Amino acid sequence: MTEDRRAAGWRDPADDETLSEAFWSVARQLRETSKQALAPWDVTPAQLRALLTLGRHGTMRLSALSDHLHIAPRSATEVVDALESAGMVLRQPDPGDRRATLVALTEHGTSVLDAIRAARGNEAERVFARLSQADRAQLARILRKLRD
Amino acid sequence: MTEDRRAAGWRDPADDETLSEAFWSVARQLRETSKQALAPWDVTPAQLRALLTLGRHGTMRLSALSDHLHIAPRSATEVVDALESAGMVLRQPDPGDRRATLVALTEHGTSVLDAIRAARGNEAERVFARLSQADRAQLARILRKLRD
DNA sequence: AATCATTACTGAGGTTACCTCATTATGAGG
DNA sequence: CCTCATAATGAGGTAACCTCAGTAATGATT
Repeated sequence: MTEDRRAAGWRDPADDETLSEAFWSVARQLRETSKQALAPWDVTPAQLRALLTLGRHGTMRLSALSDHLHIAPRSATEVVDALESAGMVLRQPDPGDRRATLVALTEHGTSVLDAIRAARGNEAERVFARLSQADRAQLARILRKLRD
Repeated sequence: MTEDRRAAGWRDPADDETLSEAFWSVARQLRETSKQALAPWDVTPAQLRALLTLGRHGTMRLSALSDHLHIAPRSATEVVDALESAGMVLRQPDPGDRRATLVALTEHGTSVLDAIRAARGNEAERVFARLSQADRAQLARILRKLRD
């Protein structure tokens, strides 16, 4: 686990990196990878996050979606706008509260989501798949700690 | 209320999380924390990264800075523009190559950097400081792996 | 010395993914 | 019924990136 340090050796040795720098470096890479992987479907990473959430939890209010995504309601509106104009989700009035709108996956949205999953289009996850099982577990544990 | 929950880092227990989601969640938190901590100095996180790099490695070409920051040269131009107009860095011609410009910290830049460090303004790092030494080492190791 | 590709930076313009604030419509409690 | 809270959205903004094209200087080749 330490021997790749001298083998690869492409990293600037004078660059004593802080954790946040390393973190952002990975973040950038992740975004890039996932953006490219999603290009065939014309779906951005943020949109995929929304699709995944809808796929996992089903139709929900826009505000519920924004909670799941940890973004402001106004930002969820934007994501939904994009997905709706691409025909992947549908806005419906909430029968129980006429202020609210329900966001539902359309057939097309479902099939795009399936296609992305089938093509392992969620490349961001694949980046993590390169880690050993143990490392993934460690990372998950540490990230959870950081978030609290 | 929605915003309080988000601010408090509230987590949906039903949200079975993938690694990339956890990762982005931490990323968002990191950015927010660090943005707020830097507000008193009118310095953005990206600008701080540049200041830190200059502080660590001294005067360098703009392209060298962009290498250190892992961003496109054009993006470094922007960061330097902002720092220069705030009087924190200075552009100088490179005596050895008249195409190049050297970017140097000014006195003001140095003192702002010192002040930020003194006030532990680099809150992003403090987020990581909450981890145990062992966890930080694990994280650093795993991030390094991810980046290759 | 003249040409030509290459390099260092920057102007122009774009994108993503967020944000806040104000507004409109609706709902709920006194 | 009146007020206050809530759901979504219009308007407008930001940070931090990007690409592509252009200019100036350099270095290598004729």
